[in-house]
Amino acid sequence: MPELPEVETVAADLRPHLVGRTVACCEVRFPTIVRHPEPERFAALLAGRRIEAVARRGKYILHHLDGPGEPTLLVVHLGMTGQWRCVPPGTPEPDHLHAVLVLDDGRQLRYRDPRRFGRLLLGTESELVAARKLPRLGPEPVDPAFTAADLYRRLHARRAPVKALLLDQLVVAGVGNIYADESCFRARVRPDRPANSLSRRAVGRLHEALAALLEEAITNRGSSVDSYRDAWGELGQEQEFLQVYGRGGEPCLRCGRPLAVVRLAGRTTVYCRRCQR
DNA sequence: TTAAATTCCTGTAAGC
DNA sequence: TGCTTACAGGAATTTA
Repeated sequence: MPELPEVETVAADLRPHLVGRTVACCEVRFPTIVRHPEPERFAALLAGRRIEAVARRGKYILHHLDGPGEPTLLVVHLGMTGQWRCVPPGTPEPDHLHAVLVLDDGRQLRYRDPRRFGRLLLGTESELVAARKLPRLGPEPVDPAFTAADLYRRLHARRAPVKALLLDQLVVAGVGNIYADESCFRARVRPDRPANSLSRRAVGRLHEALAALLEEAITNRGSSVDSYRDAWGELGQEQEFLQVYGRGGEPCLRCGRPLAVVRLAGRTTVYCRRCQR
């Protein structure tokens, strides 16, 4: 599942290869992947544009394109199984290939997505937000300006389970099921606790755990637990260090008791009943 | 306003 | 072996 560290890895890997390149042409194979504007217009508007910068916001990859005024963005969201890769000319085509951008050096940017939960967008940020194609996002959890006090302000008035709020992109951007479970475990916080029942101290632990975990996962190039691959098709390494995700029923690495599996906010949730209170 | 449920989608694995 | 079924989940949408 591409979450913040996985998306950061893809964006950082692609950046030096894409900045300064021009999109020669774009072919949309599966039109519903393009959510804005109309797929034909999307392809036409991309042709001839130069990529000025590659950034990440939450789970979105943002490609800044040349032009006057507010930057036009090519936005890529990988959903669950999306892959955004840069390949040399002549590379054999995989299945589930939904969009191809040919660059001026002949290489191809390919969007592949078996489950098609991902999407491509093109437009200025204000245009995409106004069209409700790009949601407003909460703060970046790896931004040093995002403090424990900020997280507490966002949690203390809400009754929803703390994990449900960690998954809410408006509360904090970029966290998905893997890092929500892992950060709760590291902070020794029960994921089903109503957020407003957490002390400042507990929220402080959660904030610290989340930031440290995400930085570690970025260093390890993300978690390849399902089909995630980086921009070169390689696996990440963070899955080797996950302590609860995918380990339901197995012994807690801290106390040895079997890890509990529950359904929370529509997601499989794994935690330790003894270590997380 | 908030929270929970529903929907999309297909590869994978379990069960018979 | 081959078929059916359940399950995985990000986020938009719907319902309460």
